[in-house]
Amino acid sequence: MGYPFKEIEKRWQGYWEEKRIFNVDVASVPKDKKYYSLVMFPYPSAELHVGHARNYVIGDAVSRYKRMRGYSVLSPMGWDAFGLPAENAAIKRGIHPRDWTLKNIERIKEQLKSWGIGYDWEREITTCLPDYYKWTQWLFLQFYKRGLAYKKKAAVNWCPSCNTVLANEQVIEGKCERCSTLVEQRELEQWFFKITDYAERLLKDIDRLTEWPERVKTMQRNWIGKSEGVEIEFPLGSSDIKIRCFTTRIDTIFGVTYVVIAPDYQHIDKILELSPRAQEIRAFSNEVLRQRHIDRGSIAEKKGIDTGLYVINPVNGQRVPLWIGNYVVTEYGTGAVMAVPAHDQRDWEFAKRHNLKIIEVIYNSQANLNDCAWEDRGTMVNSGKFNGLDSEDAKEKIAAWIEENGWGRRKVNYRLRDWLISRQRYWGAPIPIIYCDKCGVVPVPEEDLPVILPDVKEFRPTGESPLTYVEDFLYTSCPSCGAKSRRETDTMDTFVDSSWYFLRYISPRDEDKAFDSALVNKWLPVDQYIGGVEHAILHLMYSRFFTKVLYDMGLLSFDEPFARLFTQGMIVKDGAKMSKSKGNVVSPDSLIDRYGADTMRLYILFIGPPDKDAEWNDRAVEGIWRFLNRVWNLMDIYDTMPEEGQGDANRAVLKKVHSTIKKVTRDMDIDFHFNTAVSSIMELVNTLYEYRAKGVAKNVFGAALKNMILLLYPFVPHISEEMWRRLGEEEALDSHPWPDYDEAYLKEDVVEYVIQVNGKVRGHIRAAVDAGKEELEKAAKQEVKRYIDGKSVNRIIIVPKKLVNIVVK
RNA sequence: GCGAGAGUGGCGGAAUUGGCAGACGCGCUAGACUUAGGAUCUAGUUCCUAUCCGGAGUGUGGGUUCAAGUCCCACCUCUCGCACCA
Repeated sequence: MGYPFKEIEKRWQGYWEEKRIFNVDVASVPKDKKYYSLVMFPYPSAELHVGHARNYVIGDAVSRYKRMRGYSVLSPMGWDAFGLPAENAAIKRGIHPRDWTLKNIERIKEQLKSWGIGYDWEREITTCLPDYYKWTQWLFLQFYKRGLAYKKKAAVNWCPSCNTVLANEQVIEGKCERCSTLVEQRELEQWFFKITDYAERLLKDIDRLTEWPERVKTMQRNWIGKSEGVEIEFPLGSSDIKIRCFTTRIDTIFGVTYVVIAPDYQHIDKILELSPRAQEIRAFSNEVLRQRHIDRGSIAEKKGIDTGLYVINPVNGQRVPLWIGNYVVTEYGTGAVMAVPAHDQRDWEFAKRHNLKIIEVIYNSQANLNDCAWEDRGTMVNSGKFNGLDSEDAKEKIAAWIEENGWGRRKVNYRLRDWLISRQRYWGAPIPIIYCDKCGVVPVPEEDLPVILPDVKEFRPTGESPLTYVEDFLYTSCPSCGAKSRRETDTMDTFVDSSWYFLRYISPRDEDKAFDSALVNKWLPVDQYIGGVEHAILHLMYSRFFTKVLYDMGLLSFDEPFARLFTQGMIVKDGAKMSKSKGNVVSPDSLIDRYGADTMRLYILFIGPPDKDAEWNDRAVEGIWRFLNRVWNLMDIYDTMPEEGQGDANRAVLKKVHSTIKKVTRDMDIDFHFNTAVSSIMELVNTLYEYRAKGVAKNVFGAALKNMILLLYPFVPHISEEMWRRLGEEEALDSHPWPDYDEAYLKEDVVEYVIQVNGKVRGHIRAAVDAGKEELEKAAKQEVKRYIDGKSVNRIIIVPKKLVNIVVK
């Protein structure tokens, strides 16, 4: 029962497609009329559930709203189609990942269409197809030319289950972000992008992203992890080995009582040659590394072992012992720490445990070094010529002094590592590089792109790229000398594909270049980007990096890709993220079958603040279904309205209409408060029901109804279009202007005042808007007579049009 | 530990930014219409005081103010991100 949504939704979806409502001619749109509305493109793994739908429904509401606001809205859609899940699913089913992927794409496309989400499907892109990855490869070559793509042997993160390496960003708490397997370290020769060259700009430009959520910006800042300090060298005894330490607390340099290095310190073997206890130390180090692997992030005790060697503190010539400690990690700084137990809690704990000296060099009366380290500022002591200075001032002076003497230098350290992009898997874009015995590493000439991913039957992960076994692919001739040579067999991380797709949408079929700079410069930055917060670091930082590189190449006139970012919250069910394995997935298709797409869309928008996680409630969906039926039935009510009405009722209805327009417009413009926008439209509908028998004229009721439809259109376009036409309108809603509100209707002659006594509400009065002070005071006193009789009135506070507060004693 | 965000009825959540706390929706209660109701409509629904009259109330404890969910101080709890970051 209920309104005939099935027929209605089918009709308008067909109409939009036929009229090409969502297709944009990017070349002809003037710059001040363009609006690029982008949702993060999906990975076509399986059917979409309502959690995914939230992303697209929000995006569609924004696009349709902006269209009504007079913009030419570009809203494209594509597929992030390379990657491990496709490969794993294909292996499981014994089919090719491409077939599996393309089948899913068709299925998901149907889903999106059935939800009434409008996209310019003529701009559809699929990253696993050669006409797209040709340009991913081209971009790799540009990076290579600029020295931003390089190969090096390094300890890398290895997922033994996925049988491939992972970027640092893909390791979560020591585990693979995909399969949660503990990640191992392996020494491998791999391709990297030099994102660290851009660390400072990626950090600094975050400040310009004023329309990004604070949370995302903070996460990126933390990830980049800048810290400023000094790198100082401690010579090892009489050898020529120097232990370089990074510190942000150079003011404590005179308090160094030992130096401690990581168990897997890079020059550990050379150092151990000098140590009398090498055997013992190796055993200790192995144990620490093993422990760390099993129990990452929760090491309780500071354990260490003395190497028996000494290093020299260059600033005072003191010999201090060299230790190996479990609390030092190779990945940060230099893997060696100058330890100052008096002023660093970790060093303090270590020193206490191993009976190492604690020398105070920053004096503060609040410090008690018997209990813990003093990490705040203070006055310099035991620090030679720097004694008496404030420790903050001393930092600068000591750094300069160390540089003068050549003991070290100021250094900025970043936590950010270079981006490891090689993957030993099949389903990705081949890295366009050839290895020739004579010429060395030779990039594939641009005219030979794309390097086609060969069709293979066997692509199980073995730890080596499956392409290694494809002879036709592997062997080629050197572009430089023509000799027989081998191709690179690793493929690229899929995050490379998604780091530039927003540029490709502007000219998706261009066979001559990756993107059209002139058009891209007109259409980007993206006006509104919408997606899940899970991409806060990976995708969003890589895309920013790409944009900056392309800007430096002169191909773009902007260096931040996304002007405004909105991260929608997750939809959870029974307290958990929706997933097949948990069996708590809500399928939009069954909802649509029962209530229609508009009900699903509106419920998703109404469920809560869109940037927060929300709990799915099947019952609450019915509330929306009831609401839309009430909306639908307003048409019948309209037919029975009298031509003539009464002034009061007409005014009340019009006032509600205009205040609703004002409220909804605000919610749309300011921060996507769809939930409150919807609830205020519900109030309007309630008002229309309330006044239907109170003498509202038919034309007033009709005007109210039409404005209501305009407000609803971005949320529930099908029912809106249908009602619009049934009410006799000819012109389509998608190009109809958004309604304006008229302050004149919001003005009131008489307002209600709250009367308080000592801040407590004791009554209400109605008074003319222009009522004078005395008049209001008199009426207010009269209203709350019984509360103030026999008491003296101290003060009367009047807030115009709101309240009167009488202060009595 | 650092950083970000959040704590409001039985539930999801509102509150024009210092001015009637609980909009809107779910659920619940009662009634109407019905052979019937998991349809629809009407009324009610923060708690205590059985009603009235009142009183209390936005995580806790203080404070500022005529007036505090909102501002200030201290604390507690939860979620997320990073984490022996030197």
